[in-house]
Amino acid sequence: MPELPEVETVCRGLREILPPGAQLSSLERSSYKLRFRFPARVEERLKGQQLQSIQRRAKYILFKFDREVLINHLGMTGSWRPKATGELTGHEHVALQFSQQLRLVYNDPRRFGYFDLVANKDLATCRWFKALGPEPLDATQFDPDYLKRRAKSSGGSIKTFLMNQKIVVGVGNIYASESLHRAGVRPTRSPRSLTLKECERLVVAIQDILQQAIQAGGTTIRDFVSAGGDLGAYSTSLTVYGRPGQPCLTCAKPIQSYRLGGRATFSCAFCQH
DNA sequence: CAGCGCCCCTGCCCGC
DNA sequence: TGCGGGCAGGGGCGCT
Repeated sequence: MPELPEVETVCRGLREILPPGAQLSSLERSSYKLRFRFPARVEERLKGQQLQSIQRRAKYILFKFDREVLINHLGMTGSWRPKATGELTGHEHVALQFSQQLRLVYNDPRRFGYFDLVANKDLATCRWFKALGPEPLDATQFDPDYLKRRAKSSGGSIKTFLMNQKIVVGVGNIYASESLHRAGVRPTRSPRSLTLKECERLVVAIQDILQQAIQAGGTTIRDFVSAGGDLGAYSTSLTVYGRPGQPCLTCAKPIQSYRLGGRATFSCAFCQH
């Protein structure tokens, strides 16, 4: 489900629901294991702490409390919705209770999502964060020179390269295909072969597309919902993803689909070189 | 050791 | 209408 625009959309929705300074009164969870073991003694450690902020880093949601950060990755099908009362049912796995009426429930049918809890000071060096690449929307860190430098020494395909969170964070399977199409670069190209000009076009394409997708509240293919219950409207702006055989919106030739690194990939043989 | 499959899950859609 | 196979927005891990 969630790439950078979807996680950003969830964070914005959560901020609208949770007032600053909300105090965690209890944490409830299902007996199911998510992708990884749930961190030990979470409720005991977090109970009574005030929520300072909700932030996004890469595809992670960060619930920053007084002393510790609750880290949540949505996997493929994770979502957060307010649900004031009632038992956890179905695929609901975690509930954060703040006040009588303020309770957020984490739902995740495939259970690829996960949680961790780290001390504030250890966030940058924790196992999830230490190797992450730059944020694509941070122009001071993610620019054509950076991309060219990293691409120069990388094998594989440019699409897999863009989806590698050590190179740049937040780009997943949908936006990788979309960005490569916008930039006119074939997904199968070796990163080594990219010119600086192509890196420039890729950086611009990635930044434009992610920004537009955030504006649209993300992309919903099947599951994605924001914390407010809205579907992502960027689905209607997709140019290649999920459009095999349909005409390219630039040249009208049929969009090709194939697998690259085990993932569905979409491109135009005429527009992308 | 970079890079590639496999696999963790459930649900849905498609073809037979 | 029922059912098996394939596939899904992520990414850690084990193997080569």
